[in-house]
Amino acid sequence: MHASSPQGRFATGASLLDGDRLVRADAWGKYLFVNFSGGQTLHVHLGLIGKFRDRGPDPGEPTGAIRLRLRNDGGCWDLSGPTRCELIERHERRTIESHLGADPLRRRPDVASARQRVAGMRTPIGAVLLDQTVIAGLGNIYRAEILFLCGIHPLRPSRALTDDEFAAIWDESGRLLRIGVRTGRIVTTDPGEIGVSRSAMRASDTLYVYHRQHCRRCGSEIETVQLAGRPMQFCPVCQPQ
DNA sequence: AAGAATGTTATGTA
DNA sequence: CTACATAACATTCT
Repeated sequence: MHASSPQGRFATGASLLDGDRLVRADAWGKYLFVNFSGGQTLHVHLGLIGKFRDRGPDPGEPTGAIRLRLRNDGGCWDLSGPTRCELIERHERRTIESHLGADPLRRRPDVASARQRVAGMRTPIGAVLLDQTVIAGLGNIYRAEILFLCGIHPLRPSRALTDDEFAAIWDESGRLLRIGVRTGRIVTTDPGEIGVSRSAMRASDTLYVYHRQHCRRCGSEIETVQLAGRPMQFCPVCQPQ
């Protein structure tokens, strides 16, 4: 796999050659790092609208606003709309990673420090779950679904959570993210409860509360609060104050 | 066919 | 600490 930058989005003062081969790619939360044989590290963050598209083995010229193309004999991926797409130095990567909290999908996440941070915050837990410096990797959909599954009201002050409640949040985070990686979409509902296999699920069956009018479990009217600047849905019956 | 919505975050201000 | 306000991105769906 090698990379090219059709519209010159890479940081100045560094270059990625067509011949450089991808050595290793790994992610921490929503940040992707890709090492190339020339020693450079590519850093990509998709932001709200960024997307990698699979263009197959015979992609032709890039169409639209493509910022990066990753290509080898077997296939091709085009990137559009990222908030970050740049070559960085080792120390820059360390700086980014030093601002990131425990990632449930990484090998040795620092759960203890995440627990400690949460224990010291008066901020509502619904807002804290979006804070990437505490737990890295959750977004607006996951935070709503995780608190639903744990039966926790989003406005609970973080420091009021018990150890068991924090453990439940952490466990659900890992479980749901792994399902997401495996299936390529966010599915938080239990196939048994819904009565549909995970693969046969329709879009309206995949979530309990996010962007819903009624709770997928009990049918109650869903409520919305603004937390960390973004709307968050919850079920007032399944998540009592 | 214009306009909204979208799986987000770094940075600056009070 | 905490709490907002803001800008930037590109495609898809109404």
